[in-house]
Amino acid sequence: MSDILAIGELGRATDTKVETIRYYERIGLLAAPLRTSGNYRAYDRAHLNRLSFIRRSRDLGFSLEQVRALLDLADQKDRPCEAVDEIARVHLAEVERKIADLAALREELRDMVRQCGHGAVRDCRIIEALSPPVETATSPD
Amino acid sequence: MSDILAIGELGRATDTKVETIRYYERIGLLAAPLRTSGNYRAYDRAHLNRLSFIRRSRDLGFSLEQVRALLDLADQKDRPCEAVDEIARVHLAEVERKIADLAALREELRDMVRQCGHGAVRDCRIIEALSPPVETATSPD
DNA sequence: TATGGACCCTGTAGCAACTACAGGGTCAAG
DNA sequence: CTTGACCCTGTAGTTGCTACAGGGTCCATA
Repeated sequence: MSDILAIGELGRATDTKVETIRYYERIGLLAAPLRTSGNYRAYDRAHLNRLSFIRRSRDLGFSLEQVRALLDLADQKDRPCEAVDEIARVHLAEVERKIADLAALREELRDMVRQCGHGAVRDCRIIEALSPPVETATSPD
Repeated sequence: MSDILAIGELGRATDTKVETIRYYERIGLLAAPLRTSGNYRAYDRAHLNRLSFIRRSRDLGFSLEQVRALLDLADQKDRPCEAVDEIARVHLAEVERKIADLAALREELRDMVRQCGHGAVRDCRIIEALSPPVETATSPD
């Protein structure tokens, strides 16, 4: 029941690569822990909670800057949570826009793939769809 | 009716930043053009077509490596277009997976935002949703 | 003819968010 | 006392650009 974790254990507990944890420390997202006599990082439960929060936020697609803001807000328990709501709403809007973009793209790709006649490249509809429009001759040479 | 374009003109014609064109040249995606006496890049129609193809492919979300493969294939007009089809299908599958991921994410975010009671941060459902599960006490100390 | 501004050149560094080394130190088991 | 798993720092790579800095070129206008 040791409440102190080495970096590898913390990584396993939060499904985070060791390098990523060190990276989060370097950019100031996760507080630097105390060190053992052998200079190993020694993480406690607070670090574990913090990193779990970060990972969960990242999994939901929040940027590191958004995560940073959420962490700050999460610590100010007395303040109203409007700012939190705002970050989540903005992110939701981004996600919705991305979905719309990808859906449009999917339709174009589907059309392309459907039209592929499986012949030679010279007749390939996919290549054609990607190529610039053929110019109608301007004047005979 | 000059068929020779300066890099800025090519950029305007293809909606591409000048730096991006030079970048494509550096990574070998767009052939280096001839130079004028003043060492300016002088692009011809082939470059214009090529860059248009690249841009269109990029707009459809193909990676630069995929674009590179498509360009190679587009030049081998005699070969069957199966490889082209394959690239497009793989990309389509990627896009579909991304859409599914984002849709799942959207639902989670919607739930979070819907549950926000607009109270204090300490009661915020969004923060709660991001936080690691509270542990049921193990034993009294 | 000078000069101003728009354009072009090279080379390098920065962005997000990691990931992957290289070249070492630490620690517990056998 | 050695082996192997783990840890350390520091730096460079990834993708696809973008943004300078510090110059050179070109052309029209005064």
